[in-house]
Amino acid sequence: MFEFNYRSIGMFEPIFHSHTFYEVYYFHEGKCNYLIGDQIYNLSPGDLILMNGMTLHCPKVDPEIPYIRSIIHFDPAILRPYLELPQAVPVMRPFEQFKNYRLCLRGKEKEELEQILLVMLSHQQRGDKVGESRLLLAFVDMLHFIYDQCLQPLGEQREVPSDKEKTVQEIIALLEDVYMDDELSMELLHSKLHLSKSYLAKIFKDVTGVTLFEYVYRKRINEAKILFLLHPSLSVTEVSFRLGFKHLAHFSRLFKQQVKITPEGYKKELKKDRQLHKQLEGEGN
DNA sequence: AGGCACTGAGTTATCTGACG
DNA sequence: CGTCAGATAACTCAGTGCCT
Repeated sequence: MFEFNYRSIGMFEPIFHSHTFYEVYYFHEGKCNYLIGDQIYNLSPGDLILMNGMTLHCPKVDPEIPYIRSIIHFDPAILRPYLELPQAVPVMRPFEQFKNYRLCLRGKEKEELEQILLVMLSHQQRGDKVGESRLLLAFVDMLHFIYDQCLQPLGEQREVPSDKEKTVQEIIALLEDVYMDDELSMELLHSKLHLSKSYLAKIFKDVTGVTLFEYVYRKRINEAKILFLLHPSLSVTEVSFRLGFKHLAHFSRLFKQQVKITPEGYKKELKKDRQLHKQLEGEGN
């Protein structure tokens, strides 16, 4: 699995999502707050984000100003041939070490990365086998560049967040602890943070682009998918209770809303995948 | 028959915009 | 940063269908 999208325009994509592969996200221009897991990044041109796809992420975009970014999705398995060379540098370490990470590239470093992106684009545009292979090599080069940057002492990587963003960061930190709690409510957040319920709702949406409970439910449904994957024997009811839902009906409806398929249907799909996988393995031997 | 997953519809909580 | 009120979305209960 390898996908490269050069300088694509993001207009309206407040879609909170996760995926099973890794992502490299480079911000070219525009205005964007990026919410990844429990962190909010106020992106500036030259920012590069490394992401473990299982972490929920979503950009919060100003619809007036289109923003331009390049995105690379990849399955680390495709890099194996390059990583097993005797002199190989462990370029995947930054992805493994930090669940997600932002590099602020400026000046020479920014130019170098953009140069690599251009090279990748030219290889991609050839559209043949050689192009494909060189695209991958250029990407491996990019990973070396990233690895190198991660070794540099962090000259200030972080902008100073506004008070509002700090508060939202606090809300998110709190939610990280309690998002699976079945007693979670605005009342609880209000009592812990001493801010009015409507104000909490307002600044959260302002900064992240999603409502508070949308954030919570995205996290829960994401967790549900992981539970179904790792523990096929768990029933839908059991999973819904573990995630803090008081009613199966509620979980079922939200799951279908987000995943476009019922939880039971999702389990069945996973089962089919597993059987297919086994079958292919059997034929392989 | 009994358990489980899902849906319809009324109730309740959250969201959002206006205003102080 | 808070309050208020109307709009919207989530919660809950009751009921249905499917499977064993």
